[in-house]
Amino acid sequence: MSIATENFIKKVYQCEINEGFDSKPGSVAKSLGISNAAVTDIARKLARKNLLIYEKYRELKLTDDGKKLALKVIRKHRLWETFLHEIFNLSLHEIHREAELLEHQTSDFLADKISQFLDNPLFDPHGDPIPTVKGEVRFDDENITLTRTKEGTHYIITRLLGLDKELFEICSINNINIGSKLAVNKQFAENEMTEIELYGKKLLLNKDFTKKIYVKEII
Amino acid sequence: MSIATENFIKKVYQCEINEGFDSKPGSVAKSLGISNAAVTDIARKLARKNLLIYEKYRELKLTDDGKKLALKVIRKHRLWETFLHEIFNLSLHEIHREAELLEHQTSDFLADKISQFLDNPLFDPHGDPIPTVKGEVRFDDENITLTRTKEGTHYIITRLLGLDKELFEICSINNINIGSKLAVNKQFAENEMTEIELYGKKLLLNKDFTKKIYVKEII
DNA sequence: TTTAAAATTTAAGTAAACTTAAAAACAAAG
DNA sequence: CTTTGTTTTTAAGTTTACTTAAATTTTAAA
Repeated sequence: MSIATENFIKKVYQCEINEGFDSKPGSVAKSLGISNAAVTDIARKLARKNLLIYEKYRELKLTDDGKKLALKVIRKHRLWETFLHEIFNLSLHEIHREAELLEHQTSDFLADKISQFLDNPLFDPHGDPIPTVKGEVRFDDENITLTRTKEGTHYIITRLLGLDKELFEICSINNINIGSKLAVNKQFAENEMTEIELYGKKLLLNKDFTKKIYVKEII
Repeated sequence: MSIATENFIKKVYQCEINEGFDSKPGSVAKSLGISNAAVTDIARKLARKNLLIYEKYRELKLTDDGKKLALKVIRKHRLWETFLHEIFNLSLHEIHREAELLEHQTSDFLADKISQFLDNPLFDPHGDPIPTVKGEVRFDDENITLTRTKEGTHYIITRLLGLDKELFEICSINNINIGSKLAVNKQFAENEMTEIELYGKKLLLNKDFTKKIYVKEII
């Protein structure tokens, strides 16, 4: 499977499962940074290979084979992230950048070696679950985005979804890290903003940001 | 630079420096496993990019830029080999197989991290020198191939050049490892064969094999 | 329900990285 | 020095992974 194909399949998978996204050609095109026409083209080709179901003007849907492939790539990505974080102490955005490349040139054999070395970790440093060899992903229903939290309740940060370099910096500065505890002061439904408090600091966050922060209620 | 280009440049470099080889289109084509026509094609393209000098019917010659690129890739290859050997205890042919893939998706940043982690090693587990960041390679004139050794002299194995899985197996079985000591009993010039003795066992090796084994005289 | 805007597809074209087959050039043996 | 066999090049074609532009379909608003 070519690098381009692996990235395409991976992106469709992510568009399918991430709420607030869809897997229509336009969305996939935009987040891959290629033209709509290219997506139609590639989708048709991958449909012939039984990796996804393509129907004109419809959302792209991965087949079981397609999902399996996506999860294989994601497994390698997250194993590398965990490994690079542990061994070289690279930052969250550095591990992502490197894993994005390495994931495509990693044999199943090597992925297993990395996994064993790390004692088969269940989560990567972003808090994202690492798919098993069999392609199983652990979903935790108690994890919700900051967007959906209740006022006056205390939470612990469990996952930081797809941060770019700048967002990563904002997190670093403001102690928004996995394991940090916070209180939700107020939800401003009208303007889709959330006021939180952590380490004595009040932060007002917009939805684009809060939907990337996963938390778990402290009971 | 694409993976295909990196592999092409790397191969030309290796054909140029390895004695007994040449960098004529046919040789490069054969060792890359592609057609002569493809080599002509690609060579012309890379000549336009100033990575090599192409003249019809002539050997391919890398420019300084081309050599620099080749050494960058080789550096990454050998760093990965050393790393994988050290961390995961992979065998000589396993490290080669994996490094062959990883070398093309490794940023300079990550290569440096690997190098630092390993304490900037000078040689990989095959005994091959690891080019520095600046593209300097250590050549050791005291290292010669088994082919060129003197009868009745004792040597230590310093380097095993490009072994495939089968040759690797032969080495394992017969204690032909880096650091092993051996005596050269006889050179059969006529038939290009060498009789050596190591660990009490006599071995008669042909030139195809002896030219891959580098040794250093024990004084 | 019509219509305008947005999304998607079709069509045509490009560049890379190859292939095979035929033509041309080279090398070296008589 | 010619001839023959090998090597290299040229020519034409393929697949992948895209592009832009035009045509078509869908969606959503009037």
